[in-house]
Amino acid sequence: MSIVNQLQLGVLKSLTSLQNQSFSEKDFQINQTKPEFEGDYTVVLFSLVKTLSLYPEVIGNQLGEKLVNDFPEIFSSFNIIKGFLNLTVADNYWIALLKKNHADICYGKKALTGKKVMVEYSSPNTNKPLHLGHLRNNFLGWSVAEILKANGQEVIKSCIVNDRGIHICKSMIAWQLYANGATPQSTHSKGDHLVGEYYVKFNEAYKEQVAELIASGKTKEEAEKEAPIMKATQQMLVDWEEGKPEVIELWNTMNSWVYAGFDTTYQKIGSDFDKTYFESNTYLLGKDIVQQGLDKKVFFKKEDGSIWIDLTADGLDEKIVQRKDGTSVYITQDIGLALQKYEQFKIDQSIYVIGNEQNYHMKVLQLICKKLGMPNAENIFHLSYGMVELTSGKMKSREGTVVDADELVDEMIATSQKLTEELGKVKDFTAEELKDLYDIIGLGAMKFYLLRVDPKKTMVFNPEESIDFHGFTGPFVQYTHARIKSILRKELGNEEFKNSSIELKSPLLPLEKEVIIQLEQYPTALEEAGKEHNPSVIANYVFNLAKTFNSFYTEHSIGNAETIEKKNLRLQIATMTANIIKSGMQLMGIRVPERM
RNA sequence: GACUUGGUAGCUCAGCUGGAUAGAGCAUCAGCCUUCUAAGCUGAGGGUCAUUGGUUCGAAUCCAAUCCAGGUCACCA
Repeated sequence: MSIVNQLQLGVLKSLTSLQNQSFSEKDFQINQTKPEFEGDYTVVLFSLVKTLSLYPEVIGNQLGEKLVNDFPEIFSSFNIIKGFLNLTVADNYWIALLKKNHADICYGKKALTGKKVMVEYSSPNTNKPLHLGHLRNNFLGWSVAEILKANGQEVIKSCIVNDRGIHICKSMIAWQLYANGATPQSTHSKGDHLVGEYYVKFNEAYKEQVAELIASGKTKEEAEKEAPIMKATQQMLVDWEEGKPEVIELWNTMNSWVYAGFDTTYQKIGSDFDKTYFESNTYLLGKDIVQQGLDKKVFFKKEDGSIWIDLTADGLDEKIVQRKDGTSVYITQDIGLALQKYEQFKIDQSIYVIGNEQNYHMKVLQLICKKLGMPNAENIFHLSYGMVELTSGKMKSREGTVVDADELVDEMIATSQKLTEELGKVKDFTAEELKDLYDIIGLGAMKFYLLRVDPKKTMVFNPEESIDFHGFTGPFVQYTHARIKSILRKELGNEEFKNSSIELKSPLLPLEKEVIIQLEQYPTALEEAGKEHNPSVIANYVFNLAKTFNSFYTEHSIGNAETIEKKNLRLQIATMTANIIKSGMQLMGIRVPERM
């Protein structure tokens, strides 16, 4: 149990016995004591003043004395300033905590709870390569999955590949028209990039055709409908749904190029999946449900044959679920897949890592599932994250104004190589070790950069400035780890550390204590990150821990500590810090080097 | 227009279940490498927490209104 929880219970118990009435956690507040005051944790007494009609000093004195008396192993002393009761935690409490947990590489992780969740993330379209926004999605999804695992949940990582639909046909048509049979082999390009080029080309051609039609006197709407390239694309979608062999063949070919490209990228960035769904397999499943929905009268058919659901009673609009030509829309297959996931895996929760531009869509999806009486409807959770914007505005694949994922990754790794070479600290590394180190640092910088921000918030990326390697960054944390490891390599063979008993003759120094206090908070941070589905909690925690440790490190020598007891104490602090940094970074998919 | 999310230092972001003098990184300036890795440490300057009003012992945090910005309201996904 965390120190804050123990304190909370202690105050509750003491208050009850002192005042002969019952209290709840909401009647008072516990904070970490501000550095300018003496003490470690603070009970804010103001809210009790009214209910008890006693002066804060009186309540504080009673409470402080009782806590120190009843829990001598936790609290050593207290002081009261205004309405704040500041409690000092006994050094022995911290030392016992260190002794018990410093070598535990699973510190903070929970035992299995039996809860089973699916995290769906990444979900690429096979008409274009991954960009910076997809990276945020991938890192988030992966990290949230790991964080939930650490919180004792069984997690299935899944991915739905959007491999069919009008947008896929756009790339295919443009390739047919303009590519002259170009392949990844013939152009020496990555398959996803090649296909993406033709997606951009489609939109250019489409724009031109529309402009021409408008010039010849058509309205904008007419022009958009009648542009030949769009008509051809729509026909291709119908042909695809009918299984026309040459369309299917082209589709298979181009998709296989894209998959080869994606595999390379996924491997590089460390995305993995336990289950991959293909929309081409799931969209028909949705059609059955549309039929059932019609029978149940949840859906209705319009005169032209299209099928709809009326959500106006819920404050939303009417929503189409099947086109008049019988083809599916996006939401159709989502309904089918939601049910299939539930039936296949018996999951307690289904998490969708999808951008906040789809908030409305996800709301509709959940509502439709509820109306259909599907058992999984309540378990759908949309982990809605903000877009990554450039300083110049939004990224748009259609217009090619995106920060390409592969390029950015390469750039990050190249920068880490350049910096490492400039510092020249690892000259004895083999070529392989160096390559691995550049990956660790470059990817670490990038993942940390994208994960340190609250997922819900839109974030801004400035392509002019490269991602930093100093300060609040992945490499900063990695560096702290490498420095600790360097010390431990030197000292750990030592017998005196193995048979460590830390009988302290002098009190803990402020910086020693500060690090230990933060170490103690890791399980709380982990829990909060899980509850909020928010890796940035971990990023912030791990950065602050590293920062505090660095201050401690420059101020106090570990190897040449004043006494053998101090040395043991500090080695334990260092060991535990390294373990937690490693563990926390791992939850974000960031590796930490032994040396850098 | 309706719904929705946000507005905190020059920039990027924490803090938001109300508590002590609002934090961090970058950038700027000034220091620290014969002692465990300087990708580090110490310090300085930098703020009308969008605005106005309300709630109260106390508001960046809660409530209301206004202004500004993003998103959605597609037979795109």
